[in-house]
Order: sequence, then C-alpha cells, then structure tokens
Amino acid sequence: MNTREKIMDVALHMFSERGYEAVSVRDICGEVGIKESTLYYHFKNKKDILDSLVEKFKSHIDSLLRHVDEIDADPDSKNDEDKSLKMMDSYMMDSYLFDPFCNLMLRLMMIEQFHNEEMRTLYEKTLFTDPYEIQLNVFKKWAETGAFSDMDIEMIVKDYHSYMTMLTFKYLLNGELTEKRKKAYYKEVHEYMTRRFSA
Amino acid sequence: MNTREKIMDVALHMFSERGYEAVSVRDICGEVGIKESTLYYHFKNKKDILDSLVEKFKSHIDSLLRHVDEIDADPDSKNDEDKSLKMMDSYMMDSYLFDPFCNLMLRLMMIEQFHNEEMRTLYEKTLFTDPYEIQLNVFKKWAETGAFSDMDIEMIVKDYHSYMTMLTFKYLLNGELTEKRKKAYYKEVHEYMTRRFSA
DNA sequence: TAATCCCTCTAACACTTGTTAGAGAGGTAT
DNA sequence: ATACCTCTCTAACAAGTGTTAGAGGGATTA
Repeated sequence: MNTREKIMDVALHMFSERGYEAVSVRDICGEVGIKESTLYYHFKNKKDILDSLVEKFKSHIDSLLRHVDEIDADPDSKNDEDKSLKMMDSYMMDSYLFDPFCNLMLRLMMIEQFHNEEMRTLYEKTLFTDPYEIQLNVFKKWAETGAFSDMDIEMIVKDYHSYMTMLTFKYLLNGELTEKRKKAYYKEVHEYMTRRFSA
Repeated sequence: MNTREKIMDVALHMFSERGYEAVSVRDICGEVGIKESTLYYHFKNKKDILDSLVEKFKSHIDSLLRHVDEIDADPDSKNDEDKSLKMMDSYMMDSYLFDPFCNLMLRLMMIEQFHNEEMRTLYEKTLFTDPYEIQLNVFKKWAETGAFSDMDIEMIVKDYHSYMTMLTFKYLLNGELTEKRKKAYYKEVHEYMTRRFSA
C-alpha cells in the first residue's frame, strides 16, 4: 500500500466514524505518519480525498453490478433457481455488505447524506434502489420455474427486500463490523430463507 | 420560546444535519442571534447542549412509552384489535416518527452512533428494540381474538417490524422530512396493511 | 557528472475553534 | 435608594483548522 492508498484508507476509517468535517487533515496525517504538506502532494485538498473515495466506490459497485449480471446470465445457475438466490446472497455479503471498504463507505454515506446531495443520491441508490432491482431480477427468474404465481412475486420481493434492508441497518451499519455481528446477520437471513422458501 | 430553548432548537437542526463536531458554537449563536458568551450563560459547554437534547429526548420517549401502555390497556380498543393496531400506528407516526423533535433526534443518533456509545445504545433501543416490543404486544393482543394461530405470530410481527423499519429509513430518515415523503411513507404502510391484514 | 523526477520535509500563513473574565442594563426585593 | 438577581454584551485567550512556499534527498535518465 503506497502513501496515497494509506491516506485514503486512514481517511475512510476516520470519516466513516466521525464524519468528514469532524476529521482534520492533521488527524489523518498523524495516523498515516506523514506531514501535512506530504498529503497535499497526493491530494489537491481535503475534499479531494473524499471525492477520490467516492470515485473508488462508484467504480467498485459498477464492476459489482456487471458481475451480478453475469451470474444472472450463467446457464449453470438456471437449473436451480434456489441456488441462484443463495449465490446472489452470499456474493452480496462477501463483496458488498461485509467488504471492509464498501461497508465503511455505506456508513460514511449514512452520515453525509443529510447535508450532501451527491452522497444522498448514492446512498439511496446503493442501499435501496439497486438491491431491490437485483433481488427482483433473481426472483423473476426463479418465478419462471413456476415456483410462485405471477401475482405474488412483487410482494414477495418487497417483503424479502425490506427484511434484508432492516437486517443490514441493524447488524452491519451499527457499531463496529465484528464477526459476531456478521454471524448474527447471517443467522437471521438464514432463518428468514428457510421459513419462507424451504417449507 | 426563551433563549435556552432557541439554542437547543437551532443546535438540534444543525447537529442533525452536519453532526455534532462539525457545528461550531459560533454557527449556533449566529443563527440564534446572540453572542457566544450568552450561550455559555445557559450551557456549561458545547457538550452540555447535546446532553440536554438527549435528556429531553429520553423523557419524551418515556412518556410516549407510558402512553402506549395506556392505549394498550384501554378497554375500548379491546373490542376491535384491528383498530388498536391502526391507533398504535398513527400514534407512532404523529408523536414519534413525524414529530419534528423526535425525527431530528433520530437523525442525530444515526450520525453519532458510530463514535458515541451512549448514542448507539439509544439508537438501537429507539429504532429497533422498543418498536419491536410495542408491535409484538399489539399483535399478541390481536392474536387473543383468534385472528392468527399462535405459531405464526412471532413471524408476522418480525415481517411487519422489518417492513416498517425499512420504510422509516427510506422515507423518514433520508433527505428533508417533507409532506411528500410523509405521504409516500404512509401510502406504503397502508398498502402493506391491506395486503397483509384485510384480505 | 549533471539534470530530472518523485516524494518528503520544515516552517509558516490567516482563519476558526471552544471558552472565559468582566462590565453593563433592566427588573425585583429590601 | 440600595442591593441583588437575571440576562446579555465586549473583548480577548490559547489551541486547532486548511493550506502553501520552498528546500532537500534519493533514484532514474541524459
């Protein structure tokens, strides 16, 4: 990890805990172990650090969405749509909700969305709009196997989506992201899945 | 509204938008229209403003919880448990989620919970633990009329609770609390209720 | 060897931060 | 009239804020 990456890493940890404005350039430099002028060699100003983090996050979720489409189109998963849902779930956990970078970015967006419109747009997209759309696609494909009547599907997805969203806020965007919290989250997801789709 | 109340009001608006640390004493005083030394006549220090807001919120929800217990024990509502649920819902909206003071406090807790343990405890209690308990009580009483089998009830409440929680985050703790957002929230609550409990 | 590039440093700038000492103005009680 | 209480002000403090000019050192190229 070079200096620029170190700065971004430390800044994200601090921003996501105390908020962008509350963290000083000196705080970041002290933790990284550099002088302030060195930071200004790598970044135009303080805001530039935040912007770079947002850009990194955007490209991260872009590639994530592309990858989801590929799983969606994978002929192997078409045989067993139940398995496809599980794949999507565990992929979303590992490379999004549990991913240290993404998780901290979600926290940062949660804090900043109240006074930063760009952050709010991203927050709504990545926590509500995109997940719902992805989930709807998976369920639609699952429905093609005749698992549900067409009338039910939108309601089933809405229920599923709100359950997952609530669990995300309760366990993953609250306190430190410990193994204990991840397990508690996973346990409740698993219980919901068996209760709803395995009986 | 006296000076002390004005200070608390302005501080809450600013804290809940930008976070406690990011707001300066001078910002607050400028908006209230007083000098900094006047603020220090009413409050020991900056932290004291935050603490006073938290105390006010705590006593607010205490009286709210007592009032909910009274509705619960009201013999009039026992006749029609469906009505009781609707009463509870609209009471919770008007004097909690839609209430300007409570709504801003929830936003503030959302921001501060990441680095303030007292805030995190309050956040978990007021957004997850307490609402679930209240809802469970209402549904249990409703169940006594034989509306559901006992086995279902916990799952029904869990589903209901996560749906309401998700809608709260999506519409009420995101952007400014406009009439439009309130209506969108209410509409989705209503749709869920008819879909689940009126067929 | 000399010139160039990349990265880090020292040192300082103008401004903002939380906080306080002390004075004054208006009202109420003695 | 005198004393006191409640509230607000002016003015300043030490420390922390984001940011910049300019020097130096090590590696790479000419």
